[in-house]
Amino acid sequence: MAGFSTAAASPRKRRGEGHTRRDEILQAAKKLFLQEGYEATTIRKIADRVGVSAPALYLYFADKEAIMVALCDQTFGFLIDKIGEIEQQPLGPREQLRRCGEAYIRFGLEHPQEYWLTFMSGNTPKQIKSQGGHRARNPEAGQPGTTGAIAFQHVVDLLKNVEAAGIKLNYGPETAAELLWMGLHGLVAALINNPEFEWSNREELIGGMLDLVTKGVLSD
Amino acid sequence: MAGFSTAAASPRKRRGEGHTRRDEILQAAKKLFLQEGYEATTIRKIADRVGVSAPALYLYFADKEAIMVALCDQTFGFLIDKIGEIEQQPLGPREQLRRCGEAYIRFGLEHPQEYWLTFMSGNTPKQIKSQGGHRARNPEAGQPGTTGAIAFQHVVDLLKNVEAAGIKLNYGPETAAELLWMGLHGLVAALINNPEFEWSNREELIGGMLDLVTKGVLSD
DNA sequence: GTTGATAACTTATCGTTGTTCAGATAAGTG
DNA sequence: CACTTATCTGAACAACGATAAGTTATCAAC
Repeated sequence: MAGFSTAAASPRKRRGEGHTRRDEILQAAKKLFLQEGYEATTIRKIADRVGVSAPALYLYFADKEAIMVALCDQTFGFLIDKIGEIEQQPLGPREQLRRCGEAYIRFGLEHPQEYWLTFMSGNTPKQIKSQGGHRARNPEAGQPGTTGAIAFQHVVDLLKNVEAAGIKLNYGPETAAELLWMGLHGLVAALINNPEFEWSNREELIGGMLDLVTKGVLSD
Repeated sequence: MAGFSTAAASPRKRRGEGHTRRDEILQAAKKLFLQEGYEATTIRKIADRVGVSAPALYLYFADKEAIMVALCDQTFGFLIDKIGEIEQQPLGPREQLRRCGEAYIRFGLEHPQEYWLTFMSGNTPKQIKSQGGHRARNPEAGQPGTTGAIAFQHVVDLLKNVEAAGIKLNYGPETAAELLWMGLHGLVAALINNPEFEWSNREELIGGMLDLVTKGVLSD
């Protein structure tokens, strides 16, 4: 006996209140994505949880992926805010850099779906699509799927501030920023992509990678 | 007009020659995976390219994912051979480690498709089951999906050799190996996944990351 | 309070997916 | 020849994302 609705039907929204339903869909989809993963979360499950029929979702989103992208942008705002907070704290630029790196890692591990979609769902080698990922150095803000690139740009700017504060970099700021990000990304990507691997110690790896990249990029 | 076979039908294999068909399936699947990606490559497309019906694939593979796992194992085998060659060269363990790292990076950049298949084609975090990637710490050799762990063990052993040669490690050999691999993977993954990004300088990034991880893991 | 427009929503259905099942065919053996 | 069995096929299943066409509720205007 399958296919029965498990949730109570939600009453029809009033005129002009459609955005309410849209938010409900996002909320339900987020819960399911995080619980079951992207593939296992079906349009029908989301709709059932909201209390509407499956095609109703298409009134608010072009397709399934658009729901994920909306969630991605929504949560990536948190990362940008977090980095903005750290940038305003009265810390040395070196410590700021390290904390931003840690915030980046924590964010990736706490929002693996969003992280994967933005930084790892990139193109197959033949590059059929051009979704997500930071592709251009100066992306237009507000476009769906570009908030991750904005966050990356913050890291680049932060490194330039470090250099301006008198700490010598072992590489040019661009190269240093790229190496820094690559290291952090390698950690997050590895942990996300291989969650069942018996990693030695997650916290030691996080601290170790932060040491690795900061010491490797900044000169003592 | 869809569903028509585009390839000529392949004749039935003789008894005991099933492995031949298995290889054909792997070859066709690899080409399609690289061209279209995992999701877009359907069982029926693979079967059509081989010249056989779709259910025939299930004589040789448990499911679609098993095909991917077999391909990943092939890639890992290539890597293990490369590392084995370097291990036999008359070099100091420190230099061996660096050359293995460089070999890993070069391998990834020269075979981006295979690398992507093996290390980056992971799906959303929750659903990663037994596709490529290194999974168990002490896998039985020859088992599908375990060659990645073997390659990883090579790195661990290499680090233990470094330690035995009197060079102190900043972390335990497992943690050090994981950090090392994460850094290298971050570089390769970033370059592969964002080929259109205006990276500062590829060779400088490669050398920089090698310095980063070796100096970060080994103490001077 | 009836009407008309339309936002909000449903039912039915399409084409495709991975996978299974029952059977057919051909190859090798005694 | 008969028998076994590896190899392979056609039909079908349940579930998927998505679409088409029709229905219902809401609100403004008269």
